[in-house]
Amino acid sequence: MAKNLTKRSEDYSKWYNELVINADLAENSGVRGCMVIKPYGFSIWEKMQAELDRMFKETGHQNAYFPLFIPKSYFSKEASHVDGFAKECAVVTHYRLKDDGEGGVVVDPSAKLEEELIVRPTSETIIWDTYRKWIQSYRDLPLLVNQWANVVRWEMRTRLFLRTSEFLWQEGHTAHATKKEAIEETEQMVNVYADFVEEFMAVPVIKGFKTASERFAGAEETYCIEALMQDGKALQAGTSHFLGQNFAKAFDVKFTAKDGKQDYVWATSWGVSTRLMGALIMTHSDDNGLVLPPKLAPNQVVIVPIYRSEEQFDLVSDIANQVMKELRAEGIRVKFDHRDTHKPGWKFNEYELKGVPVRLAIGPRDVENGTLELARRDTLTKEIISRSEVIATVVQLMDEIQSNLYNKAANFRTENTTEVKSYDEFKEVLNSKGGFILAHWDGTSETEEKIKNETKATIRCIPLDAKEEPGSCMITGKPSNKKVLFAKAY
RNA sequence: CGGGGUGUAGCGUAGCCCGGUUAUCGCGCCACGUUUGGGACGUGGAGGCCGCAGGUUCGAAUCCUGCCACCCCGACCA
Repeated sequence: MAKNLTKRSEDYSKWYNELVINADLAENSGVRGCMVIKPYGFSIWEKMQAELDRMFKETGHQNAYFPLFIPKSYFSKEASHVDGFAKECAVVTHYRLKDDGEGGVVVDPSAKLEEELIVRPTSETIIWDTYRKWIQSYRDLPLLVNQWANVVRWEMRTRLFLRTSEFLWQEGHTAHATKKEAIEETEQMVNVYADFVEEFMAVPVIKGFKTASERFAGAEETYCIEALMQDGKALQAGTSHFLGQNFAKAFDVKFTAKDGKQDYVWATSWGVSTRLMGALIMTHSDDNGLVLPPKLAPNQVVIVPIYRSEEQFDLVSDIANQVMKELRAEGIRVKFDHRDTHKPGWKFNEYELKGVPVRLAIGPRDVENGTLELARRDTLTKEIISRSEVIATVVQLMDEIQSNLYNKAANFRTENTTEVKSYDEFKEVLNSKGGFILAHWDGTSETEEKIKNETKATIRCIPLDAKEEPGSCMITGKPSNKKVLFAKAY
């Protein structure tokens, strides 16, 4: 267990890495940029999964599962999709190993596959190949399917949670009879993502469209949610794509409409990944460790007993057990850490590192006075409260901490969002404080490219709620009717 | 994939340039005792194919070659 976390302000990457490892969330596996998600980290991911899954089902979706392996030929069917993913695919070429005669194994050259299999980087191709068989009539539509899966993208550079070679995610793939309905679905899902991230993760996001160059490979429109991390860099937290009829045409998925005419179906796909864990960590955590919003914390409250003798422990435990029982009756996740192998001070630090929202300590003094010590993780404040008030206080604190975290993050984003008029001002802001920058852009990829090359900032999105205002592009001076959102991004 | 760096006990490290006793130190771990309201202290103890594979040498953690993994910067990206 680390005693000293690198300070957030000193080296953000190092702080992040140490935090992920020391808070027991995940670690490097030593295998090609893949991580091991540890039980504590996974329990947070499971909570996120459960809420998302509920929201998907409430919006009419069903879960299914498609193969991990995709025949190489599937990829050649949608040209832009290939271009987008070909460079980063893991490819299975053989199906057997054999003894090398020296105690090791080698790939058996005689076991070469006729057609190579691609480990899915995303499942559009295999799913659309399947949908061709499932869809004949308008009565088969809409088809609203989600899958929870792992995918592999052979990224050159990896980072725990933010960009691992293998990651866990969900991918929704839907088919619709009309363009309008597909677009509505795309918008609905970006809203579901935004609601989840804001309500449960307490991370404020900006909804918007991607520019053509940032669009998903094969999509006609990509909607996204963008969050701002504490180091002033943006993180794409989720995407929802309107795929038009591109995949339907590539995989020949047609349906017969009411009027007897045949047409290609309209498609969407949408996904969020374990990257959300990175967003959660980088949005709220501090120099003492992880800070978890109550709605996602595996333990919302931890009770730490303080005692010298066994008699004292018994007295303290009685109260702790009662409090735990009463809190659980209120639906609160409580842990009573009665281990005698660690001292109270050690436990205090441990639970701060792990981000438990509320800590209650009970010692002999409290037994005598009818009190408990309550500490909040978000504000790092402590107070003595009476036994009779503890349940109501904690129940109310769950909401208060949840909204406090959101408000803190929202204020940070407001303070770190700057509107600029000129390119000089843009560069100045980018270098001095970073964050989100709103500026007019002429809408061309050339200008976008130029800005990216010169400053490393990219257009994160064209915000959905951008207000119409006449202006001129900060680079070319050409007319622009709304400001777009720039930032350096992960 | 290009540039730079690192790999020594569970973790963090010294030693490497300039080869030569039993590989250094701190944390952690185990035992016993004293402790317990913010990461306790003392005494004793265990734990190493020095990333892996070759090579040079009487002798390699140290020099050479190859490979693997990780970190940073680029390019790529959820």
